[in-house]
Amino acid sequence: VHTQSAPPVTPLTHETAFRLDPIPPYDFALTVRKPGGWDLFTPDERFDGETLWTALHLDGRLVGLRLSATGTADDPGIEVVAFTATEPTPVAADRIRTRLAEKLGATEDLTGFYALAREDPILQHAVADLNGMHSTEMSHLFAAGTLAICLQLTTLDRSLAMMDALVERYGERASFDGEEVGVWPTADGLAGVSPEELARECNLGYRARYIDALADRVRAGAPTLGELRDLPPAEVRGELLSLPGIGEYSADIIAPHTGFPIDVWSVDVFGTLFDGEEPPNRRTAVERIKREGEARWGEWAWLAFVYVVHDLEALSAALGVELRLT
DNA sequence: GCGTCCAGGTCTACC
DNA sequence: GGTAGACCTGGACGC
Repeated sequence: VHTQSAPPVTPLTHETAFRLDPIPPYDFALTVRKPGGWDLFTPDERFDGETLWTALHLDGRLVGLRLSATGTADDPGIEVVAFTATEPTPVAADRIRTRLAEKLGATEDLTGFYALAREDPILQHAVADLNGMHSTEMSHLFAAGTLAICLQLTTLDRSLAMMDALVERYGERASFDGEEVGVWPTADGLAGVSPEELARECNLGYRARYIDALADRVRAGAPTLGELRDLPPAEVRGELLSLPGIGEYSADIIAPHTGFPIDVWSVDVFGTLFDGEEPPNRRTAVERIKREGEARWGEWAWLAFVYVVHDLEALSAALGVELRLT
């Protein structure tokens, strides 16, 4: 059976340098390399403690990035060098800068969240531990969707293996600044790949059919993450739930900053925080805990989720409970 | 050694 | 509009 050969390597030789000025407080390392181990744009990116080399498709264009912080959390700056195959027009360069600022959480004002958090018996610890951490946004809708689908109904180890395989087998490779970074596959990049091949090459199981259908749908036209960001939350939800393989949980993961993605794992953590003990029945507790979190934290529920899951160890010590990641 | 259960859900087919 | 049952895969468990 024929399978796709290794992904092409694309040299990105044109450099565009600029500086972003995030809304303080902004901690670059905490934001791009979260304590819980989430990747920013791809599992293949490299962070040396100060500088992050990563790559993604922005508005369909492959962009390599060298990102590093200047200043402090209270007076922050991000030095960016964007590497592209050809010289971007001034308009395109401006769009890269704008979209990147959004994705890095540099335009996110934490003031309201911190005001709420300082009065909250749980969050007050997390915001003290993680001052200046911002939420970030994935490369594009198809990347967020495939990530969510890979997380469904399996162990975290296998989820990570599926995502690694998708990037390795079907993601374009960006060559720039002496680095080579495999990026998250695009819907176009999966054109002509059968669901059977996807399942076999990436050990996706039944999820291959979802990802194949999602790719079809995105190629046929679906809103971008940037467009979703400008819609009311109820409409965002409707758009996402109409996508193949995307249900309540996945929509909460994808939705830009509006969801509270409780699942059978995180329900233990938040059940313990709200009730003092893990729920006796995880599956039936998911809906209840989700509503409780949304009622408690409202429009800030997503940030509350991010702060809690990246501060489990310190929160456990501060609150005298055991919050686990297994 | 083998069967069974279930893991960071969603869809379909039935009431 | 609500609720079983199926779904790839494989490690953990009970016998």
